[in-house]
Amino acid sequence: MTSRKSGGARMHVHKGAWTAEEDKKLTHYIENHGAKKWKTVAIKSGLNRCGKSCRLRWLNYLRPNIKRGNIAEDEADLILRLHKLLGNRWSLIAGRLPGRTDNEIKNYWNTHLSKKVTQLGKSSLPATENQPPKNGMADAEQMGGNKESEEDPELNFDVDEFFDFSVEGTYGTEWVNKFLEVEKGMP
DNA sequence: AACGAAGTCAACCGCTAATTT
DNA sequence: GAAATTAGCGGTTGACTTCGT
Repeated sequence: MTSRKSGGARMHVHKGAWTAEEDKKLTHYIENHGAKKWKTVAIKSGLNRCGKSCRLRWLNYLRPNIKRGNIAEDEADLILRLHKLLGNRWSLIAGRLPGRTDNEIKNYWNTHLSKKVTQLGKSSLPATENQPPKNGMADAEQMGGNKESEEDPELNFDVDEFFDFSVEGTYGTEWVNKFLEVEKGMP
């Protein structure tokens, strides 16, 4: 992979797959200066890349504690449940799966889970439950998202609050139990 | 063994939100 | 308060790999 859209790039910004050397440069720079001001990172690290590209590379691959590949069954199950609740809010879903990135989850969904859901949908569940809108929230938003559940009084549940990362302790395992309890309560 | 189809995944693009000047 | 800049998100693309014939 070199340049995917044969961009004539006047500024000569490098595109395409990252090389080991580029990774090294980026990692080295971020270790010393921190991961902020991506435009500056891109320039000062000596990479002919745009800031966006550097950010993506760091967040998805170079950042410490990244788990790559081998999505376990329980993780997949969690993704399914969260997607049902949140729709295509990948970053939110990723935030609940330590070491996983939004891009990875999005890919995993598109390649594995969406099929699974479609198949399940054909065999058992009603269509509305399995096909979140292509863009935006699935049930959660329709059911209330922020507005809470107006149609389903049993699901008195504020998604945004529930997934508020500023709330202490939400990274632990407790939230999973809480989440599963909420799920049980769903029809 | 060769070929085409289907699947996978890294990376880019466009847009919006948030922050800074 | 307005404009400019930066960060972040989700959708999409296309190269590479695997599978089936």
